[in-house]
Amino acid sequence: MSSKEEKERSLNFIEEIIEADLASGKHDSILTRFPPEPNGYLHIGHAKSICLNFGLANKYGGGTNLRFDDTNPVTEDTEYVDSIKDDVKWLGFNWVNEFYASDYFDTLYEYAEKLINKGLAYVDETSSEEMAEQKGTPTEPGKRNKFCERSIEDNLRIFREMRDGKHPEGSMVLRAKIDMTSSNMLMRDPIIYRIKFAHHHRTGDKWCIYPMYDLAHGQSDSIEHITHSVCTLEFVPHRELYNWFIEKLEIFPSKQYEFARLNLGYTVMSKRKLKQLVEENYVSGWDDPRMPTISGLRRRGYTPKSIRDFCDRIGIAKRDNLIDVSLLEFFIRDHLNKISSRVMVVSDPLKVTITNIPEGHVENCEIDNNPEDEESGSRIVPFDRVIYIEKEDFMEDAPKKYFRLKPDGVVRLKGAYIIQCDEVIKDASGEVIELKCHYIENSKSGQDTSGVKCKGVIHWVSATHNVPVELRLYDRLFKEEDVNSYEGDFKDLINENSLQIVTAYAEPSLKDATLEDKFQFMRQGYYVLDKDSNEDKIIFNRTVGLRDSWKK
RNA sequence: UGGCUCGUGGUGUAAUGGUAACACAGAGGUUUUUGGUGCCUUUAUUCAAGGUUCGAGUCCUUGCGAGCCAACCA
Repeated sequence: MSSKEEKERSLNFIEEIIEADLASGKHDSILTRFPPEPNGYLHIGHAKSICLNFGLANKYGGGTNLRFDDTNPVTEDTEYVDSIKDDVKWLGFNWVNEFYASDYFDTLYEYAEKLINKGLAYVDETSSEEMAEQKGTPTEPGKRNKFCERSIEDNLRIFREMRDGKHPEGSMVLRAKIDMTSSNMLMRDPIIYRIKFAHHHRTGDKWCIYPMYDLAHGQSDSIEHITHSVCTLEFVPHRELYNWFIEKLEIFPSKQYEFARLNLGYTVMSKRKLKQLVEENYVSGWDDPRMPTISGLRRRGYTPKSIRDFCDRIGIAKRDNLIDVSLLEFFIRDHLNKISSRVMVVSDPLKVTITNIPEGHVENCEIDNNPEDEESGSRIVPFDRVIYIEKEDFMEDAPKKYFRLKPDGVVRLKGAYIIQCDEVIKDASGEVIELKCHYIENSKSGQDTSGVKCKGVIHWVSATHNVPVELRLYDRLFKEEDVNSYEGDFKDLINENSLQIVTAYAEPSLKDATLEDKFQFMRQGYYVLDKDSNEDKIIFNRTVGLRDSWKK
């Protein structure tokens, strides 16, 4: 996007708030944070949040902290920490600090004692079932139990015993003392510390009590002096609590703002569901090219720029949304069109013998790598007597508008000659198995003086000088666009045919492709070299097909 | 039958009381040695009903609809 366009683009509601805060002198600079929990891989919904948080900081001259929200040791793991860092970097963003909520466990513990000392927190020994019952429902107020009357001294003593491992898991919790009749369920004396005898990926076995999200997140924001703490809409009811803790603890007043999370058609955007797809082997892993994860999109052949452009386009608002996949596809086509080399690959071969080329004769054809990029140069593609073309590029009974090859018809072989079809050879079942053609003299690409007019141009590959490759063709993971609103098990909607593997024949230049190299297979689509490739087998993932406006 | 958030083309996002704009998708045309790309054209009485106003997508009232909230998850 040009800076002019950026200037003209209207502000989203968070930018408006920031500009007002800067203008009023409330803040001199801003600090945001991206706060993933390391319990899964990042997906494109996180990309939206990353682009927002880092984008805001870039735009207004502030910074962004990467902070791992690691307060639940039983679900979290360093594998996820590493993948998250890789993904954020790959997307093109740099954080000013790498922090962990667990860095603040000591402070958070002190905050809890402070609340106890202010008479604003108490140890509750009620069972979780009973506690749920006492909590009431959205339409009925909750009730306090006897434990809330405990003295400050007793609360302090028992809370310390909890910390020291004197009480078994699940036997008691620390709750904030707020309002059991609040219409906001989160204000009904929320649990803020629980006992977990679990090994933490960073603090090891130092703690056996861990703070809950509401005590940890806002306080971490405050400790870091985050000015604008941006999260998704499901945290709206938490804002009241967020502000309550900051007020009662008398600490730096970070402010929380909420925007609508990204929903994309034909996929799911919940870590729980994505994890299920991985663990139950519906996909090959978190980076399966069908997954909406950053690593999956990367392996699929998406570029960081295409994802950033997409996130920029979908905007930031508070309304629930379901983005059309075609928008994502538009941005990757847009980028790949400009940067990828064109190559020829035949995936469903039909043998064509060009009868007026002598056997053993090989002609080198020079073909531009990318008509969209003058700097991209050219390459040599060998052309000889026997070639393969795509089966669908020949039709015996072709409609008038079909301008590829037909009996007695002509077609241009991209970068080579015009050929004319003389004979159609079929097998016993009547299927076309070979074409005999002749090439038109003086019709070579770039030096055509033949005067022969032909509208069609097709891709081809030499039958002797080619390299077999495996193509992995992906389709959408789910059969329904709106997976979220399906009432039953989301797995019912899985598209069983989301992966198709075919063998294809590529021009020789593809032998030199390396990991993540991106190509346009002419007239077919964009492909990327997959990491499963080895010396014996070259594997390409189809990123996305080319637009196809041809209809019979 | 509580509270909160939100309703603008098929999908998103704008319009900050003054001609409903932009992108994607769809349709049509044009260019093209990729049926790709590019270029052009085209698609809305803003959830409903009242009200305020010279003027309402925007403000007010009342409905209606959607999402979220009752984990020792984040």
